[in-house]
Amino acid sequence: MSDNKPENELKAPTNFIHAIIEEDLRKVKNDSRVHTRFPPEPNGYLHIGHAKSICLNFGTAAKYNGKCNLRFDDTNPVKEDVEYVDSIRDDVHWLGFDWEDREFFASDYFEQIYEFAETLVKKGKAYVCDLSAEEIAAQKGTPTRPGTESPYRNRSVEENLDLLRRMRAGEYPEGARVLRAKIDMASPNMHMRDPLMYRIIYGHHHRTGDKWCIYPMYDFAHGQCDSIENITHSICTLEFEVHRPLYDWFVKELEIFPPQQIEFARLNITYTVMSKRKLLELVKNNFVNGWDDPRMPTISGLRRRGYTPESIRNFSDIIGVAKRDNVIDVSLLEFCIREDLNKKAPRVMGVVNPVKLVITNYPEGQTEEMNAVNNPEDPESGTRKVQFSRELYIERDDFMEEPSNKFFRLAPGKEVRLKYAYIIKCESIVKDPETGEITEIHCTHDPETLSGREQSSRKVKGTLHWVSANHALEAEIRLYDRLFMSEDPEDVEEGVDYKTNLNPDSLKVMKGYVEPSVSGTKPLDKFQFERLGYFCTDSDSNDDRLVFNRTVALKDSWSKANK
RNA sequence: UGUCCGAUAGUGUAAUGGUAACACGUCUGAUUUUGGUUCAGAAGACUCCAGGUUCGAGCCCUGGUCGGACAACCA
Repeated sequence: MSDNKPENELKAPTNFIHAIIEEDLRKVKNDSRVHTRFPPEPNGYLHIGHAKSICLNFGTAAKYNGKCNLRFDDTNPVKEDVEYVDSIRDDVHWLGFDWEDREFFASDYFEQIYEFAETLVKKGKAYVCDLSAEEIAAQKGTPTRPGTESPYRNRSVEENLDLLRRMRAGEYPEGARVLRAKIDMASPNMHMRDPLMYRIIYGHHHRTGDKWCIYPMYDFAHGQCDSIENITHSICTLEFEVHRPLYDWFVKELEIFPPQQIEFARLNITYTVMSKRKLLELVKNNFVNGWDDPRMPTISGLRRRGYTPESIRNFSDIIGVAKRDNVIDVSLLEFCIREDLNKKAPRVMGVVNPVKLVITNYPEGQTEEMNAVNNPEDPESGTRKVQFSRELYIERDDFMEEPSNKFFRLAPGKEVRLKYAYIIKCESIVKDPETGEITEIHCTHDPETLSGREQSSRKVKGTLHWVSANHALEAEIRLYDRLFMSEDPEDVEEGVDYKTNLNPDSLKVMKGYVEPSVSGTKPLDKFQFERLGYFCTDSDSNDDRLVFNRTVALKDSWSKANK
């Protein structure tokens, strides 16, 4: 590397967008300024696909010493709400990005956008059309057949201007008239066939109230908003690619600053849906418990589930950015959170599906405090004490009455290590005479094998986690599985709804126990329950009632081998 | 029977005319008081097809094939 080049040129582009930007920088386009924006519509909660866009836009700005704005695209009062504005702000901040004082709303520019409309009318490039929505649709043609021109297309500039002003003044009912760009009804690009610029809506806007009764269409607002904010690179998803000629047309006719739009492929993940419409439907019809249900791919859902901002940023980074359609395996997301939490999450013992274990040769009423390592991956994290006594709970899955020879855990006559405690041997089991269910497992321990003593180095095949029955804290533990059973939930036969792919077992609520050291835990605290997975204290949790979400299970080569 | 866009291991993403690489996943083995982690290794791609340009093509050109987007007074 030579050091006489600007810093920007030293970094290898990591994706095609950065390659374009670096080429622009080389040409000193826009005075080598890089300014991006994240432009959500406040009509729903942000999801992991938005996170990809947020990371791309803010990340790109940071990489090239530029800026990134947060702008709410609020041009449709009937769908938008402050609840969504607030959640979007929270989510972007939580992900770790800061837009400083650059928080904007498309509605901030309504007056300016209206001026743009008058400008086009005066240039003879826009006209008021009295056709109904149905008539306009009918005259639009099809992708392979040209449309026909509106009978109102050639109104005079004076008449158009008068009509437009009276539209704004509220003289006409909703749907009576629209403002259209006068472009080309025969264009092979449907978006160029005299697209709508303004429509009449008497809805109450979450910011401008009842000031306006005409609202710009997205296509007539978005490009100009970018221009007003001097956005150099307008990064958006592929479906807007065919809109680009229209945005460029408006910018050219208006003679305003031209942002460069670059489109990338939106994120898809296996076993989930990613459209706001479908996510809204799942929420509204109570298929999930709200936007932040830990099964949702929303940012708020992932947060509640126990994902960290770092893990999501890293995920966004390694999935890359390209133009081809893609479906990311959900196991990659899971890899990212495991990798992050492995380093950070304190280890703790918790039993999710408990069965009682009695150490028959251990003195009744005796308690010992065992030394436990908080995180073997983090030497700084220290140790803690865990109470041990005669009656314990262990995981039901850790015992098998008739084990295969690959089963390293507890079985009649077999020895196993209790982590941080003793090596025990199973002597007998007690069953419920009615159901045949195992109610107690009776073992003996070898006092010489206490963890740390010489005898404890004896080799045994398995090590189990446990909690002391008299000391452990009761907890509700929520086990999540994928929301959909099918890798592509939307891949259904004609007439079949994607919701038939919903996984009926996506949530299992367990009554379990955790070691006492977790008392006082607060929502969003993260733990690794040894041998089980990563867990996060839920927002329903409090000092009287502990509730944990399983973020993700540990990799489990035992259960995999059993399939 | 239109316009635009795309096509590289199972899944993603690199390779910017010069030996197809990386991550996840999969499979071995070692270590391990987490069947986790870590470490070592393996398998897996005639780069959609056919032509062309070139000493040389995943990359450039032409034609096909397949996939996606576009016909809301949504964004």
